[in-house]
Amino acid sequence: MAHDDVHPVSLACGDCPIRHRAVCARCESDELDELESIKYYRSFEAGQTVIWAGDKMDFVASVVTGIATLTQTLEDGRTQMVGLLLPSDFVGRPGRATAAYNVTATTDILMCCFRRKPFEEMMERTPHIAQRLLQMTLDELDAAREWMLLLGRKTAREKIASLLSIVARRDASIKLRNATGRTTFDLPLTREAMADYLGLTLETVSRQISALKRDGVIELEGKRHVTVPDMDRLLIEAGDDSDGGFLV
Amino acid sequence: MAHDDVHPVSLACGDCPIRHRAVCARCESDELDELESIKYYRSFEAGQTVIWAGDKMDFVASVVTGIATLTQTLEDGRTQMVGLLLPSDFVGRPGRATAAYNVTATTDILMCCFRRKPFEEMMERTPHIAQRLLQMTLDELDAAREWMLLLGRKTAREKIASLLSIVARRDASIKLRNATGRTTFDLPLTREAMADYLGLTLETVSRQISALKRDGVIELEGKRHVTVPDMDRLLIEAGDDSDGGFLV
DNA sequence: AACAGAATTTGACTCAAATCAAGTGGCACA
DNA sequence: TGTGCCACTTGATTTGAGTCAAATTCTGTT
Repeated sequence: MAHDDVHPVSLACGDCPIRHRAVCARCESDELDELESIKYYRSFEAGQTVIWAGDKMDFVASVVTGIATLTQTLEDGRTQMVGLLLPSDFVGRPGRATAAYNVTATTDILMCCFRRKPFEEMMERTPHIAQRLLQMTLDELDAAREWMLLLGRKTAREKIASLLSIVARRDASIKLRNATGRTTFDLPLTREAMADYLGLTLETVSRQISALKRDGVIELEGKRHVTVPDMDRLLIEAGDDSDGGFLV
Repeated sequence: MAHDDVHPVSLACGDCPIRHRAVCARCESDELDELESIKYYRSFEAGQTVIWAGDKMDFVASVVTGIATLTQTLEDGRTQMVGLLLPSDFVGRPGRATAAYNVTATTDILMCCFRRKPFEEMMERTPHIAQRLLQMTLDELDAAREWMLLLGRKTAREKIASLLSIVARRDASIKLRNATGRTTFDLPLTREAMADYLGLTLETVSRQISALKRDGVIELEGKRHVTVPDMDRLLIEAGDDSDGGFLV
């Protein structure tokens, strides 16, 4: 069992590309075996719905690769994204039988699922799983609250700049950063998904991206590939001097 | 040790008016003794700041009586409320030394505090505390996400109706409901605090409350005492057919 | 290379909420 | 009984983002 390549935040384990630190850190083989026995993989194509709000959900899961979103809707169709699930993020709630949100794959994704009941039983017996989940949930709560500030008080331009800096920041942690200080990445979301995330319309998203481009804050190749010549400038546009470390 | 009057959601314990179910449910006296030894009370007057974002915070706490708020601000002063703390709600984060938000008393409050370091150590040894905190944090996350939908997609009128129905609902659980189906309660927030919660200006809050009054959705005595003749009507105005059970 | 369909951009116009600016009303305190 | 303050209301006006309606660009397919 390779313990070197433990992923910092996942609950996945065993031969997952991503490992379960909570288990590995104090590894006991029977725990690993048990997690193995209740684990299975599911993959979804871009655009597919993983689960609808209100549906029965008899598993909890960890995103292995790809990007998924959590959304809520009002009856008249207005929709708001309430979470962006990146590799290693956790979905589902121990102790709850039905999904609270729509979960949709925005890229092709692979999820590592654990059958809920046995997972819950295991959590009862294995304290550090609950402790690890608590840390992860508190982080998500912080991210949600940061997002509330964005939704309630930022202008459209600030919202776009915030989203770009979040994507840039998390991409930068994976890709190499150019020596010139320029940052470059691909947007993993359509304009509509961005709008749903930011509480805007897709037209406004498009206009503000155009405006940021016109003003030299970003450069675009095609519709999705973005390069940021000066990250500090973008962070100023985002409106918060904070390190922008939320939501990742 | 009276176990009958256990409060459903608190971590407070011992001779607190509110008891700690996570402990009491599987009560062991040494745990109770230990919680007692790291516990102390603090009270604040309406309007006082409990702690500023960024300040050192060497305790976690549970609200015993009164109402407090969590807020975030942008440099230019725009502020967004990100949490409303009602009796039994938990503040602070195990493992974090500084406050992430401003905590302000909006009414006189009494808080039951636990010194953070010993609390964390106790949490390590007492699994059901972490499990209980996990449940509470997941509930808060759900409430935050419900609020994101409100901030991102609801109209001013819907926002006001949503806030009123939340306050009504949680007040109704304490006070008796009038046999005629009329619900009555006091607003625990100023117009400005409501605005900060809803991502509006205080003028818009005032106008929308006037409009709801004009349309007979609510009645007002003075500025703060509200009666709702028909709760279903208010829920329809709030825009979601859901039971509105969030945030309480 | 041409086409179909989707994603995106852009334009003209509207409208909900913000802003700016007086008000009013209630309450504490002299 | 006044007076000053604060919370709140209301009005006039502006404005940022939404809506509706074409274009345009991109993608994959035949």
